[in-house]
Amino acid sequence: MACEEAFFKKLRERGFRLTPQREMVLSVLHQIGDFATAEQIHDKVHALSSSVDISTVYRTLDLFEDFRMVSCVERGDGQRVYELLGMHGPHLHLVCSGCGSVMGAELDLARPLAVCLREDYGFEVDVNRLHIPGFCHECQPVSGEAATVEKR
Amino acid sequence: MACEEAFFKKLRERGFRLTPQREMVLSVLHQIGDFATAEQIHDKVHALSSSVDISTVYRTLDLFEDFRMVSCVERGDGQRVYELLGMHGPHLHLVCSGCGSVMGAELDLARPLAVCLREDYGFEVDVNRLHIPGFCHECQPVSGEAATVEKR
DNA sequence: CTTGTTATTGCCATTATGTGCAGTTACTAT
DNA sequence: ATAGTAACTGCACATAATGGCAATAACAAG
Repeated sequence: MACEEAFFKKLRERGFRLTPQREMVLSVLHQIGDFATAEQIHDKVHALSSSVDISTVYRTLDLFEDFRMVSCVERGDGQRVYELLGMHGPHLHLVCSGCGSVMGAELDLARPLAVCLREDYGFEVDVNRLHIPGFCHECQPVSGEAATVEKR
Repeated sequence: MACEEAFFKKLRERGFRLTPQREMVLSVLHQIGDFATAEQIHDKVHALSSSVDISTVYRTLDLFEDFRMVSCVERGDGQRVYELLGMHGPHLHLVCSGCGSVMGAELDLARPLAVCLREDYGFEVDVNRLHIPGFCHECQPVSGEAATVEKR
C-alpha cells in the first residue's frame, strides 16, 4: 500500500528503522480497522510471530502516535484503545463515560476554542490529541443534574 | 469550615460515611492547595496516621471527584494529579505536553463547542472533566510544524 | 449505652503500562 | 558481500492504579 510505503520512508528519513515487529503491528491495526487495546493488538501480532513482546507493542504504538499514524484514547474503564488514523484522518474523540464508546467528530469544531486559548492564554492546543468526555445519545445522564452520586 | 460541614452533610444524606481517613485527605488537600499526586497526598496523610493505605487515598479521591470536590488531570508523565476545587471553582485544564504544568482557564470558553456537539452529535460534553493537551507559552513547539519526531 | 447493619478500610493480589539493559539486527558505507 | 554502528527487541522488573475480601467501625435505632 502506498501510504505504508510513504510511512516507512519517513521512518527511515528520521533515522528510525523498519523492523518486522513494526510492520506486523501496522498490518494488524489495518486488519482490525477499529479501536483496539494494546493487548488485543498484541494477541494478533503474537499469532503472526509468537516471540513478540507486549512491551514492543507499546513502544511501537507510542512511535506510531508520535508519527500521527495512530491516536490513543483513554476509555472509561482504565484502558487505552488505539486507532489507526489514515483514511478517516484526524478527528475529535468523543468518549462516552457511560458506555465507553468513542465517537469521531469534525476536527474543525474545536478550532474556535483553540484560537481563544492561544490568544487569551498563549496556549497552543494540540487538537489531534483532544478527547472530550461526556455522554453519548444513549447514555444521557438522568434528569438535568449531573452531580448525582450513586452508591456502588 | 462551613464548606466542609456542608460537604459532610451531603455525604451523610447520600448514605456515605464520614471517616477520619476522608477528613484527613480533605484536610491535606486543603493544606497543599495545589495539584498533588496520590502519592504526595498519601505521604502527608501517612504523617498524620501511619496506617492509612494508599488504596484508601485513591478511593477517597475518586469519591471526592464524584462529588465534584476535586478534579483530576492526567499529567504528561503517566501520573495523575488531583486538585481541590472550591474557591477557584470548576475550570478548564490546559495540560502542557512539554513541562507537564497545568493551567486553569475560563470554563465558558468551551461552551460553544459543547453546544455544537450536543446539536450535531447528540453528545453531552462534561466540561468539568475536560482537559486540553497542548503547549504552554514557554514550551511552544519549534517552528510551525508539530509533526516533528525527535529521536530519544 | 448497646446493638445491628453495612459502608469502609487495610492488606494483598492483579492489571495495565513503562523502563533498564544486554544481546540482536536493520541499515550505511565501504 | 562485509563490517560497523546504533536503533531496536525481549526479558525481567518497576510503577501507578484497581479489585477482592475479611475485619473494622460509623451511623441509626432502640
